[in-house]
Amino acid sequence: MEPTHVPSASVGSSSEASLESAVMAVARGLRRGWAESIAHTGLAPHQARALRVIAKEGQIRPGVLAERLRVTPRSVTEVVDALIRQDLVSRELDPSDRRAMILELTPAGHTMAGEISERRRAHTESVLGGALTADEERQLVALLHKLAERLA
Amino acid sequence: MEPTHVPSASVGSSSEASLESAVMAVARGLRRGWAESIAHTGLAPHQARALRVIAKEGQIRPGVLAERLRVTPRSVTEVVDALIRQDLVSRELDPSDRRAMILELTPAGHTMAGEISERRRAHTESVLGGALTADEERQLVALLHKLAERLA
DNA sequence: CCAGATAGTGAGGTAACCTCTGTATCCATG
DNA sequence: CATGGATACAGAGGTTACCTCACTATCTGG
Repeated sequence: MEPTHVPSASVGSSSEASLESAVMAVARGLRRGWAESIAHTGLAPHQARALRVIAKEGQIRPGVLAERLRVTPRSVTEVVDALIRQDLVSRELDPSDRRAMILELTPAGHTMAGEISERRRAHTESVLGGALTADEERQLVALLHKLAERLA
Repeated sequence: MEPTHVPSASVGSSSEASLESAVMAVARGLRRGWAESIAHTGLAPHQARALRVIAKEGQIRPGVLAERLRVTPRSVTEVVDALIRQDLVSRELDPSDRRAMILELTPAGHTMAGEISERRRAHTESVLGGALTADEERQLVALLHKLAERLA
């Protein structure tokens, strides 16, 4: 292969290249901003993610949480340990299956989860709010959904 | 900056929520697919990323590579070490500044970089190609760019 | 010519994962 | 109703991809 130039690829692909980079740029930007939304809490990003899932599910078993987070059950144990140490989550025996545990937010956990989600929402709103008209936004979401379907 | 008048201002946040989740879903899907595109090479993701940047720049100094990858210079040393061990990259003294090094792809590195970029392109094409009409695609990119500007 | 500034690296640490192993419990079957 | 295999979780210990701090070699402006 000769190193002469950047491989400008076959003709039609260039549009996909700019599409993908546009998607990734927006995603990166959002992610960076959200990181700031949890910085003040002292939570690590993966702890905040776990907290969010637990908040959404209400009660959840470690194994299920692992699936949601796409990590192994063993890894969930550690994240949950950390959240328990901060009194944000409780872990109790499932009475219906004594091998299993049930994770749930403590009151402090609810407060924290609520605050994080509010900050996250506020950040997104402040950075994206008004960038598009309601109509454009609907269009954008529809187009993205079309793509997302293909990635299922 | 005048916030564009959005009729559903008070409940408007829910639409942003679906916008953000749509963006993130597509980004996640693309990322997952690309991971598969490098799996067969045995390269770690961050090695592939570094390779891509070096390929694009031609010649690059470790410090600049660090900026591009958003990691510290020290971390770049390790990634580059690994790439050199695989004979994909060369690291030589910069004759114009003997503190500095110049990184460059080896022939094997060029081959590898080309193959990865081709697989990545092919994956993106196979998964997104034809999902949208040319017109929709242009629209989508335009809307995403509007958002990306806000995140600069 | 020399006091910083700058480029890169060695040493050593941490976070967030992993696998492998072990223990308790559940459950289907014979 | 005993029991062999599956399942839920956690202990031990490894790996990866980063980090900071300290160091050497070199460059540059006054």
